[in-house]
Amino acid sequence: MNSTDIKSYLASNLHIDETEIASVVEKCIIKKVKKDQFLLRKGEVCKHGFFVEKGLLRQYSIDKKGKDHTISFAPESWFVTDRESVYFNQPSAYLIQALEDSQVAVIDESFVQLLSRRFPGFTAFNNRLLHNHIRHLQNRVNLLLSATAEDRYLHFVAMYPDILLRVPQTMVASYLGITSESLSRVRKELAKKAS
Amino acid sequence: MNSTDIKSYLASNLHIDETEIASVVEKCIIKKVKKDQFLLRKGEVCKHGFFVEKGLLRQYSIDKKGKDHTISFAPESWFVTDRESVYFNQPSAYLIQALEDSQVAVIDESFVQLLSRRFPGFTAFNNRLLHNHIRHLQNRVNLLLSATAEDRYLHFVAMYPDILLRVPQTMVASYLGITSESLSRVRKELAKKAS
DNA sequence: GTCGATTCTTACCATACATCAATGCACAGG
DNA sequence: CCTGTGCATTGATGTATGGTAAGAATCGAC
Repeated sequence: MNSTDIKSYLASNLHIDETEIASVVEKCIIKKVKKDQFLLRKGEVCKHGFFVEKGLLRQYSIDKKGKDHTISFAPESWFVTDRESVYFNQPSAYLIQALEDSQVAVIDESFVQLLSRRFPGFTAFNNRLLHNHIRHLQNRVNLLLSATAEDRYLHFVAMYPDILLRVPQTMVASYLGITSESLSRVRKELAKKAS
Repeated sequence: MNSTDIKSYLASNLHIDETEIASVVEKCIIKKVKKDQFLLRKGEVCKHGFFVEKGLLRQYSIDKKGKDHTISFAPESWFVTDRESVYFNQPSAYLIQALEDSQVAVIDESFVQLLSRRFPGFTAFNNRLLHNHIRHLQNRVNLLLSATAEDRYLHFVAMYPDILLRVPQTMVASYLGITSESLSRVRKELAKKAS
């Protein structure tokens, strides 16, 4: 299993040495979760962000009919949270669940404050995370508006070849906005074309 | 026509008096655009944000088949830009065009810097804008994944009753991810139910 | 007001994707 | 080795939405 610890992640992104940050990172709670365990449930106010050191998380919603819709996958070195819930202090519409046994760094407001005070570059880095998030979401909206299921699948494969291999296809389908059966047929068509 | 000038907008959001900000806002270029005129074209690197003082803008993409897809509408007191292009210095995939004769405040990097230096609250306010943007986009992704055309339309009507009255239905349809014809049918169904 | 140009609606048919139900297939536990 | 469980596939059919083309309504220019 891959592994990225938050210390090396922050050191590399803040352009500082790991030794400089060691004492700060000690304040950060590391949590281990088993497969299927929840880190956030619908209706709770989300108070944390989760940086994935090992494993894989999924963020999703459940609609009136009980169908689930994947908002994002978070493998090693990814960060996941419900920013709407955290920032606006609202009950979350989403769930965050482990798809594999995982290990995450739990980031709360006080830890962010600490980082901001100690490392001047952190604010800019945090800003970059927000912009990346916006870029990603806007691109996804645009694809959902303009591309077919097949196009969206090809895009997913190109962007996240690693995730594709680690999650059940039914969840890839729910990320793409189609059913598992439809994805199966899309794949069949693509296989036919390729040969 | 409504009107919101950037001075009163900033004063109110930074919780300061308009007189305090007058000299700073003078540095900001006010631009008038005629209906159909472009503020950003596909392929250009976006260097500005636009705060709408009067009128209405639309941000959209055009796919391979030449169909357009509305990313956002921006009426008075809204801010629109391509953050991906500005922040990552990339050619934009989008166009920004005036749907009505409009007047906008052109925000560039230097103006943002100036505001940050002069008004300590500005950074937090800017952060709030980013979080609002994320909230809005994520909600839209979730709706596109989980809701029918009818549900999305009802949501749009509830959220933006004012915009609904100012833009051609074909553009509302392209915001919802359906054709103008389908929206017409959806509306017909809703009218039938209501009676 | 008349005319022309958009925009909206409607009817018909086509297509993409969903739904339902059955089967296949791999893997874990007894 | 058998069997249960979860996931992927397949086929038949249903439904939502798209495409096209024509007519109706709206609106601005004169």
